Amino acid sequence: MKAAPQPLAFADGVFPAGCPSRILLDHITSKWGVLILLALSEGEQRWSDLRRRAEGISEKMLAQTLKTLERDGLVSRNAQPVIPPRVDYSLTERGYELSALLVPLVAWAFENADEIINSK
Amino acid sequence: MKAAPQPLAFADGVFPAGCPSRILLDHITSKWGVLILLALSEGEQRWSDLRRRAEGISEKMLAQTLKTLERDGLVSRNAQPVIPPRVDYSLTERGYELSALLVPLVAWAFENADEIINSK
DNA sequence: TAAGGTACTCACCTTTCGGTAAGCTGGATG
DNA sequence: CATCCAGCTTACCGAAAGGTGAGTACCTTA
Repeated sequence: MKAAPQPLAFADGVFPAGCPSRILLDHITSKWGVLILLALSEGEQRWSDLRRRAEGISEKMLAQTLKTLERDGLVSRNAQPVIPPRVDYSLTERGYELSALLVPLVAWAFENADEIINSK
Repeated sequence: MKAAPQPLAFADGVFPAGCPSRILLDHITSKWGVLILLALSEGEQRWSDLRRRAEGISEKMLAQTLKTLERDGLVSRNAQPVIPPRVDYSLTERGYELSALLVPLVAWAFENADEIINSK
């Protein structure tokens, strides 16, 4: 049973500075975090796939972003002990929950970007 | 009539580097952009209100963020020529469209942040 | 024997982000 | 007469984000 429409801030409407949601939001909405989550929303993918799809990402940033998302329990890492190495990344249940909200947002941006950015 | 479920990337699944949606996404998901859009989703607000609600924001960043969002046609600025000055900020139609997608995302983050961030 | 493929890590360096502090306007208030 | 208010702008500086290039491991293929 839901009480009131969840307020996103405290009673005075303030989004508090030290709030954990600020940190989480920073992870999710980071430059590369969005793209990785988006890519993984279509299913399990390998390191090299992600690297190719998030065009322009460096290996350093890919590793860092994946680590952060894994620590947040949004992405799970499955390393197979084969040679050459093979590592599959996928979304956790929690990650899927999030991606369901993230996808429409990015879709909207994708659709509106041309008109917004190029008409200046 | 819609054809296929909008792909968010090109056929090969690549999110292209120079793409305008990357830029727009950066504006929207910027550290302060999210919070400002969120705050304004509850209606018109003054400079000083926004400054108070987005706890921790500096005047410089507030100005910069608002300018960017205004240039993107997401926020509209209404300056009344009174003294002391009074400036109201609100979302444009486009801004509301976006905030409708942004709000559930932030709500999710708000609800899950404690468990995710503090359980490490 | 040499090169290549995969999934990384590390050290270094540059660029960008963002904070601080000051200044400005012009009338109202003490 | 000085201070305060709101809503900014500017100059300066430190921190953090992020890119580059090299190195690593191990087996496979040419």
